[in-house]
This record gives sequence, structure tokens and C-alpha cells, in this order.
Amino acid sequence: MSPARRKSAAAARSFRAPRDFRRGAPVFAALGDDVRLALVTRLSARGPMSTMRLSEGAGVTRQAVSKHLEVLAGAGVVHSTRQGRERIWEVDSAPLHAAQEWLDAISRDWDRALSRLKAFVEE
Amino acid sequence: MSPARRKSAAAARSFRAPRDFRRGAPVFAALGDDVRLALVTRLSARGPMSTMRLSEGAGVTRQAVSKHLEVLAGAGVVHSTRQGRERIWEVDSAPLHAAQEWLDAISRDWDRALSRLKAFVEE
DNA sequence: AAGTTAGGCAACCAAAAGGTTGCTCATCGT
DNA sequence: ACGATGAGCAACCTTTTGGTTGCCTAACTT
Repeated sequence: MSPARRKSAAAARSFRAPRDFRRGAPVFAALGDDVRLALVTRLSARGPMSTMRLSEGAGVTRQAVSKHLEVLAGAGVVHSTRQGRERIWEVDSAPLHAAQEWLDAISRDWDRALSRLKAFVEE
Repeated sequence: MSPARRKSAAAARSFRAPRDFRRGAPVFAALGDDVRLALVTRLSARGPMSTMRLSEGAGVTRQAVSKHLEVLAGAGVVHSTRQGRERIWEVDSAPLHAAQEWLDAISRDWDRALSRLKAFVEE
């Protein structure tokens, strides 16, 4: 029983590709849900927004949206500040850039592997 | 911003960012697991491999790895072919490129939103 | 032909994820 | 001062996920 798949509480920092792929999983996991992906899309397109605004048209209750935002925050993808009785959310682009770099590394490695394979077959 | 963000737009066909973000979620979800991320990493680094080879050192049973590979295949991230009694897996880079583009679009939109906000505040 | 090896299939299980309702609390507008 | 509003908290429910074990089949090896 080695798994021990515990959530690291404060993973709110970027990660380095590609060595530290383990740090990347939470970011991808956070984006791997329709509702959350839609939330990030809206936030990035229209700028900072309150929980209520984000809940409108989300298709689920405000509480559900709130939970999703917490998940995103846990992965470092968004962060929030309280303003009066509202909580304003905004995108944190650093983890997204990190994720991008990871994908980039994967693609690069894969292309190299393909070249090697091709060379081997053709020799 | 980041210099490693250039890309010939021919590659991505799985989904379109950011309109069709719904199509992106499964890809991110597929990558959002430590074991699967490790599998993709190994596959891209060392080229095509059999289920057995991939299971070695994965920390979970062969059946678990098999399931994970099916999930990845379901998202289009990998695909497999049977060779004799072995099943050989390899990375499919198109969905990864698509995911990258989606992230790119998000970052771009976000930066634009920030500029607008800044301009508004400073006027 | 017999044994070994890679993998598919199915049942089953515990935990996590996604969602809901109901209640309370703080804050803002009037 | 008071009602409306935005959000936090908690209990609860259902489905999905990640993992296991056990057995069966196909295909190489000798």
C-alpha cells in the first residue's frame, strides 16, 4: 500500500517541467472538469469576477461553483481576495505557463523519440 | 513573455480553443493523475512500449496500468496496436498540441483583460 | 505438446469527487 | 435599524475513480 495519494495542501506554486511532472498533475486535474474549465475561460476572457457573477449561467449551484473555485485555487490556477461581502477571483497565469512548458517538453521528447525510431528502422 | 510559445497552427485538430473548451477537459483530466502523467512522460521519453514494460516500476499492478492507458486512449493522448501477444502504446501528440493552444489562448485573453483593467484604472 | 508469458475480463471495494439543501454570518443599501 | 444580498459551513447523497484479486485466453518458447 504505497499509494498515499494525499492532496498537498498548499500547492499554490508553479512547477518545473519536465522533471517534476508530479507537480503538474494537480494543475491538469484542476482543468480537467467542464465546469472548472468554463470558469477559467470566463475569468480569463472577462477579467476578475465575484463568486456570484461566476455562478450565473454556470449550470450548477453557487456552492458547487464555490467548491470548484477552491479546487482551482488549490492548484494555484486562480486566487481570490475579499472585497466587502464579495469574493473576487482572478486567474493566476504562472501555473498555466508551467503546464504549457510541460506539454512542450513532452512533445519535444516525443518528436525526438520518433526521429530515433525512424533512423533505426531506415538504417 | 515566454519565448517557447510558438507553434505552426497545423497540428491541432482535436478541439478548438477557446470556443470548444469542453473538448479540452477530457485531455486535461487524462493528464491530471500522477500515474498517467508518469506513463505519458515515459512513453514520450523512451518511445513506444508494451503494457508490461510500462507496468514495471509504475508502483501499481498491471491491470491498474492497463486501465490508465485506456483512459489516456479515451482522451486521444495515446493509442495502441497489438503485436503478437503484446500491446504497444505510443503517444499521440495532436491532443497535447491542442491543449497547449488552449492554454495559450487563456493566457493571451488573461493578459489582454489585465491590460484593459490597467488602462481603466489609470485613466 | 507443454509450459511460460502478455494481456483481457469481471467482480468487487474504498475513497474521492461532484452535487445538493439548509442554516448562519457579515455587509451593504435605504 | 432592517431587509436584502453574497458568501461560508456542514451534513448528506450518489456516481466515478483508482485500485485490487482471480480466472481465462492467446501466443510465443522449448
